[in-house]
Amino acid sequence: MSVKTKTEILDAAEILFAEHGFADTSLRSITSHAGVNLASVNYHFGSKKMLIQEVLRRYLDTFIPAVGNELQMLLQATPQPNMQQVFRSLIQPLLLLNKTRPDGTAIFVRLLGRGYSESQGHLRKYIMFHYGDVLKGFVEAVVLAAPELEPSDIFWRLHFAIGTFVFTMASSKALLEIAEADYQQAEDIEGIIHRLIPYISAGAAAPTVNI
Amino acid sequence: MSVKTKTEILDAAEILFAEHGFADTSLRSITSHAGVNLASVNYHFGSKKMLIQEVLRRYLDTFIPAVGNELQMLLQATPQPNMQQVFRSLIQPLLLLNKTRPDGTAIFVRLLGRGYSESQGHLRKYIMFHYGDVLKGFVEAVVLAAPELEPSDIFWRLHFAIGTFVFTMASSKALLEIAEADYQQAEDIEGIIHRLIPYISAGAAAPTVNI
DNA sequence: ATTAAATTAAAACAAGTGTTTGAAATGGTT
DNA sequence: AACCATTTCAAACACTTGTTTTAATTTAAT
Repeated sequence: MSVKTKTEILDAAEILFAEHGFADTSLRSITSHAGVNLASVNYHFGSKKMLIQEVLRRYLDTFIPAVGNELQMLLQATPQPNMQQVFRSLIQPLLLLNKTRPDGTAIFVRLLGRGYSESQGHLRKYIMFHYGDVLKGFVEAVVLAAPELEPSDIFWRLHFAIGTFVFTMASSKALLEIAEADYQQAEDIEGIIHRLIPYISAGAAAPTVNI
Repeated sequence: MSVKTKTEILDAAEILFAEHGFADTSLRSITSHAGVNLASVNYHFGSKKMLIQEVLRRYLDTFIPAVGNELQMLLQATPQPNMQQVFRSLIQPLLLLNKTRPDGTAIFVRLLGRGYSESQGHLRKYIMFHYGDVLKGFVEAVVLAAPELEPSDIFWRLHFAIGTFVFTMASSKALLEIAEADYQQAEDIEGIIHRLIPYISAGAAAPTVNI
């Protein structure tokens, strides 16, 4: 029965991590929400740090391969895609997470936002190490969409794109509340994603300028 | 002589806050770096929370009015500016901070990034409350640059822009190191800013699409 | 020089953290 | 049923956190 306790911890942890961040979520809060004993976290995961890794890994293991597939399909159908098509290949993998777990998409992107801002580069390295192939494939697709850009431009704009995405998602809850109050139109994570794609695509494909 | 201790605390605090975030910077770390007694933080600022506010206020008090001036000058010279001109009005105010304090620009934008992701909306409200006028002026300028966009589009894209900016700056240290190692070209905060403007401007001015 | 206020200093406080311990309970296997 | 490994549990541990206290010291004004 160890698997039950383990997933109950993971399920409670990911919600709290997404909402309050990693540092501001205590193991006691996690275990009490999960209805398990405090010590079980260290028993099953070894440490809080490894619990965080496991929470992220669960999502990345389904998200990244899905992106890989989408990219492959895109390039097969459209050998020279434009920027918007490249970034659109993220949409289905993101929405897929909603089927894996309730609110999975929102939780994942918020976790990603938290991880990127809190872990001072550790998450970036972790992702690069474990999922580097797919990410390189994504970069190559971006190059196809904007062959006139220099490598350093690509580098920076991709990180700008990550920043836009990750930051928006980390604050998505607050932003959705403001938007709903100010514009009286209910929106959700999927809506934000569809608003993000044109912004990111246009930014990434913007002409370079003489400084 | 209270002012000396006070500014020494602020100077040490802003560097540590920018580097490690607010939650992960202890008062003991701040006071030992500042060479002052632990209790002096509570004596001079009341609490850690109010110290954080004071650190941010020092920068915002010079940054926001400078933006206001730039906007006023821009609109006087160019009543119908384009998006890039609007965002370019942020450059001088940002670089101005480098003259106020060593590395001021980098520290400020990193603080802003930390504050936005860690304070769960408090910083946004604080800024809106104390500097709402200038910010509304900026939004109006964006509307002038893209009158075809709906208000909700403006809202989202401005927050995307903030996200791009703030996240990039929060991770600017790591990104600069990677870029220098991979592309052998030394760069700095000013360089990033000049790379950011085209990206943000193009993203903010992107055509809306049928979802 | 004396006095009162402002500031600094060392120490302790109360609360919260992740982790470890050792015994109790539970599980499946023979 | 008896055994052993796995898992749960309550408690304590060691440590860090922001804050408060109380006394010592410095500063400024009379």
